[in-house]
This record gives sequence, structure tokens and C-alpha cells, in this order.
Amino acid sequence: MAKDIIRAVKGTVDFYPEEMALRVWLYETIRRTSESFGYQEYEGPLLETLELYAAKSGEELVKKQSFVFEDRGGTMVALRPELTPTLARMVAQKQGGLNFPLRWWSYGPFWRYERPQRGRTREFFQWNIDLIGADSPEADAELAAIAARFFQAAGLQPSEIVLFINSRSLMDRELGKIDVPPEIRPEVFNLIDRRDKMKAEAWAANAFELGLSGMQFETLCSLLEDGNLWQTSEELSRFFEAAEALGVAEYMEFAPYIIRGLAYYTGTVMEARDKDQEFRAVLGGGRYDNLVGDVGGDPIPAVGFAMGDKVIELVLQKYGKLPTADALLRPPILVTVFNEETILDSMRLAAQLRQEGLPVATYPEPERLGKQFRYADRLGARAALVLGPEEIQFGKVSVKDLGTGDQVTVDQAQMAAKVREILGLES
RNA sequence: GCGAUAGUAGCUCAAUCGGCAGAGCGCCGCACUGUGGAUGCGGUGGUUGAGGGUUCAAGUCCCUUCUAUCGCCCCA
Repeated sequence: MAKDIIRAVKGTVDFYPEEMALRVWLYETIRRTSESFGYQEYEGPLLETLELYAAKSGEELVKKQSFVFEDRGGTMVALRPELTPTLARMVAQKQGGLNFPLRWWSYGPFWRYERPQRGRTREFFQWNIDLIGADSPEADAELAAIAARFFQAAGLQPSEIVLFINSRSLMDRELGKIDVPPEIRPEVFNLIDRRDKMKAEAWAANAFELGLSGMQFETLCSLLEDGNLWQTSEELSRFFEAAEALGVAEYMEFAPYIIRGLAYYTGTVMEARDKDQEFRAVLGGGRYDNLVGDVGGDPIPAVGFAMGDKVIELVLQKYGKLPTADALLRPPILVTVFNEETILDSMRLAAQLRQEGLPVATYPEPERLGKQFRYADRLGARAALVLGPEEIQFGKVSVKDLGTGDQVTVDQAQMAAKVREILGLES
């Protein structure tokens, strides 16, 4: 590797054309899914004041995992580590002038100052989608259905990805029933969330340190194994009925041990994982009814989720659902340049084809035709045109189908139709 | 922020105990100066991530550092 190339910033990502094609594909799939449910695209600033995040984001996120700096005017700003506080701010700012319920989605870059690992970089893209101003279980189910329909649109089957569903209010009630004091419930939630990551003994020891009795602990364990617990909850019963009606219930599974780390979730929580849980969560979200109030607006119920670009790509790759760059790139057709005398003729011909709506590149200088054809081939071009002295003399042009190798010489008036035929387009 | 493993040509990798840095693919050229892919032949390929140390001798051993990967932490 060349030694004198200045390195990219750690954890950032280069999008070469192949990767960019994939990013655009992901964006398009997200956009189509979001719009099919009637959601509108929006975007916030990439920089926010640190104060905004101090309002509600986790301590760890703001203090340790954000790119923070002082601007020239002395304001502490952060490269946004998440979008939800921005969304809450935007809603609070225009609260009186918005048409609730809002259905908004966004896809853009975020930054977290973390240790890069598989499925995690410091700069990444994230899909955020939220329904603001409704607090029904049916609204929650709509968000879950959007996630499921996205998986479907990306080609993932229910046998390959699962959307786990739980309710913090249900779990809160259950903890109340066994007299777990409200003060320690956030810590118990945190413990539940970490169950899969810890050894059983260590997990139990942790539970007793929090002050759970032996009986409370046992009840908690059986709760977490109870796949039918949702039936005792009216909201979750309605949620799953709605999911059924939305036609995507097969992607969902009740999971009492899913809590999500984020402190601001208040009701339903959801988390998608690949079926054998090889990777970290693909997406996470839930109901957060206090957030807009926390940034100074009137309290308003909301539900939403966020999905990063890295883990979904790993999952799609694992199941062979990631489109290849070949399938996504849209190469131009190539007009070759025969020699110095004819280069302007080639450029005029290319201009004419562009007027016809075709994507066209000319070779930028005279060069052996073999080299120009090889270039076209490597571009993935489907057709190449040759305009040599013989063609020019008779007002013709040679059109070669690079897939079949067939070449015909036609009047220039017919060339666009011929190219369309090769590309398989309607004339 | 903590612990561990790795880094050799554009890519994938090899190099015995510390003893001449190699192969395949790719790339370039020629066969084939009005035509890509296939084939054959020839060629280009490196400060062994970087810096320092030990040694007659370092890709190999030691230290530092960077990057990637795995785990911890965290996951909005």
C-alpha cells in the first residue's frame, strides 16, 4: 500500500461508485416503503447544540460517544449522534402550525465517537421514521408494519429476520405486581436488556445486588420465558391484531426480554435481529411519549424507529439479498473516437443521442479502438458506436451490441432506435 | 475508554529455526494499428502499515504507533 497517501479519518466510510450504488438502492427501498405508508421526507441539520442532547439522550451517548467541539462563537456543538432530539425540537418549534398526526421519515448521516467494529463505524447512515401525535397500539403496529414491509421489499423472509416486540408499560406493571420498587425499575430494565450478554450466574448475582428477593428473581425469570404474556396486555393484544390486519404479523414475535437501552421509551419497544442473532440489532425503536415535552414543547405522544445502514447490509449479504453493483450501476453507451479529425463528429453524435434521452459517454481522446472497446466493456456498457471515415462519408454510424457482439451500420437517423433496441427500451 | 488477534504487490495469499521477498488473479503490451470478452506469449509490479530497537543478518524477535477485526463498555 502506498505510504504517502493521507489517511481518511478513522471510522469514516468511502463510497466508491459500487458502494454508492448500493447506498442509493437502500435509500430508494426505504423511500418507497416510507412513502407507501404516506410518510413525508424531512431533514434536520447535521450540527446541533450540545444542549439539545443533554435534554434527554443517554449520558454515555453525549459525553463519550459524540463528536463535540466549540464553534468560533463559543457555542458547544455536536455532530448529530441521533435524530430524535432534532425531530422533537423541530416539532416543538412549529407545534401550532403542523398537521397532526405527523408521519415523517428521514435518511442521512450520523456520527458517534465509538470504537469501530463489524457493523459499526463512526460515520454511518440511518433511517428514522416516526408517527407523532397518536398514542394508539394501532399506531405502534403501523411502525412495526413499515419495518416488516421494508424487510420484505429488501427481499428478506420471516425465516431470516425477526421483529421482536415488547411493552415497557406491560413489564412495568409486571414488576409492580411482584413489588419491585419503582426507583429500581430502570435498573431492572437495564438488567433484563443485558440478559443475553451475561453468564447466567453473573446475571443472577447482578439481580440480587439490585435488591431483588429470591422469589422476585424467580418470577422475573419465568416472566421472561413467558411467550404468552402479551395476552394479559390490552395494548399488545390490539397491537398484534393490528399487525395481523396489516398483513405482516409473520415478521413479528413477542419477546418479554427486549427492553432497549434508550431511557426515553415509554411503551411499546421493538428490535429487529437476523434470525440466528449473529449480528447486533438491525433496527430499534418504540414509543416515546415525553420527548417533545422534554425539549420545551407541549407533551405529545410519538412512536418511531431507527435503522442504521451497516447491520442491514450485513444481514442482506448473509442471506444473499444484497444486490450486486453490476445490477445497480447504469452505465452509459459509448461513442468511440476514431481519430483527431473525427472527434468533433463523435461529440456531435453523442449530443444528438443525449437529446434522445440516452445516457452517453464519448471516449475523451483518440485512442486505439481496441482500447476504447475494452473500456466500454469494463464500464458495463451495453452498446458502443463507431463513427469512422467510411460511416461519416455516407451519413451512417456503426452500432455494436456489446452483449451479443453483433454490429450493424445504420443511417444516423436510425441510431437512437437501434440503441434503444439493444438496451431493450421502448422507442 | 479497556483487553485480545492481525497487517506482505491493486486483490487473495505463500515465504521452513532469524538467512536472496514469491505465486495466482488483476493491470500493461504483443499476436490482432477499424472492434471488447476467450486463448497464447512477454512485461509491470513491494520502504513487508509506520517509527525505533536487538542481530553479521529482521516479513519473522522486542518496544511504540496507526489501521482493521473480535470481545468488554455502549448502542440513541
